[in-house]
Amino acid sequence: MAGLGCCHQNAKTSTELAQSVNTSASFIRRTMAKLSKAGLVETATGKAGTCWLAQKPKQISLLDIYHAVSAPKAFSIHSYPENKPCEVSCHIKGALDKALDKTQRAFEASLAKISLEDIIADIKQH
Amino acid sequence: MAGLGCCHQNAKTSTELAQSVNTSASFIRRTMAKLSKAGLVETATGKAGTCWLAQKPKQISLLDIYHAVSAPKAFSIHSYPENKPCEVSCHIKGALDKALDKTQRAFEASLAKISLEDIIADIKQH
DNA sequence: GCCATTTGTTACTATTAAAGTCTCAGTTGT
DNA sequence: ACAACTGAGACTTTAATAGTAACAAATGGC
Repeated sequence: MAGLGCCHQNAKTSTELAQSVNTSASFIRRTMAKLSKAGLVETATGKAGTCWLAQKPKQISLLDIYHAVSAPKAFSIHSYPENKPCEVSCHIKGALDKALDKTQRAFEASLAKISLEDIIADIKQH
Repeated sequence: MAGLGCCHQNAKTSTELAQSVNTSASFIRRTMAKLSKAGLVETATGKAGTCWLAQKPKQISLLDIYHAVSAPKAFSIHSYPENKPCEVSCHIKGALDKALDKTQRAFEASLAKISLEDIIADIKQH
């Protein structure tokens, strides 16, 4: 994402983006497909196909990206059969879900406050 | 943890705790060993060995537990060789580290506000 | 129109982290 | 002495993540 909003020309192929962060072009394409569905980037197919930001960096928050790529929750709680005679076993999941919802919200609120522009500014400052 | 602070008798064997949350006694013992090193629980070896809370539930926060079990960061950023001519490749990790430190702190602050007592109260309310 | 190049998508494989299983030494109540 | 725990380590299993590969569809350049 930062690669798209930052460099000299701001449209990139999946191969170029993959090289810059040392991953595979396929992974980039899968990720871009998600970002594209979320309306954060746009893509062009065909020869000279590229990706570019669909919005101004200032308008894209890390929370937008987090949601778009459907990253895992900060915490998750596994399911298991309840041990009936034990009240802890039966209700712990609900209690933790409730508590950790708060934490998840704090986490997301923090991401929402950081925009792609902030990240780019920090990169350029070097 | 909630199992220790909640039920009728509040000292439990690893097997009992494992059954209540449907996991293995070995996993419980490995986890209890970490909690014990962090001073959150105490254990007794030998016949009739058990685990119990080392502090009042009110004094134990979810953050204490999170740190004790050394759970993974809410987010992590992988390392990779830098692509020298690209300023994004070279500086993105630093920029993201900085931004996500904020998020990690928000996350931990939220955990710090929830005590084991809160969780237990929520369980007992049912 | 034809070809080269790139995205979009899927299937399959490799890697890694997390938890499960097993085993045994050390401790301690009975 | 014995039984029943914890503590700890080796090894195995499982699930999530990313890599690899293959191919259809799109499109610019010739």
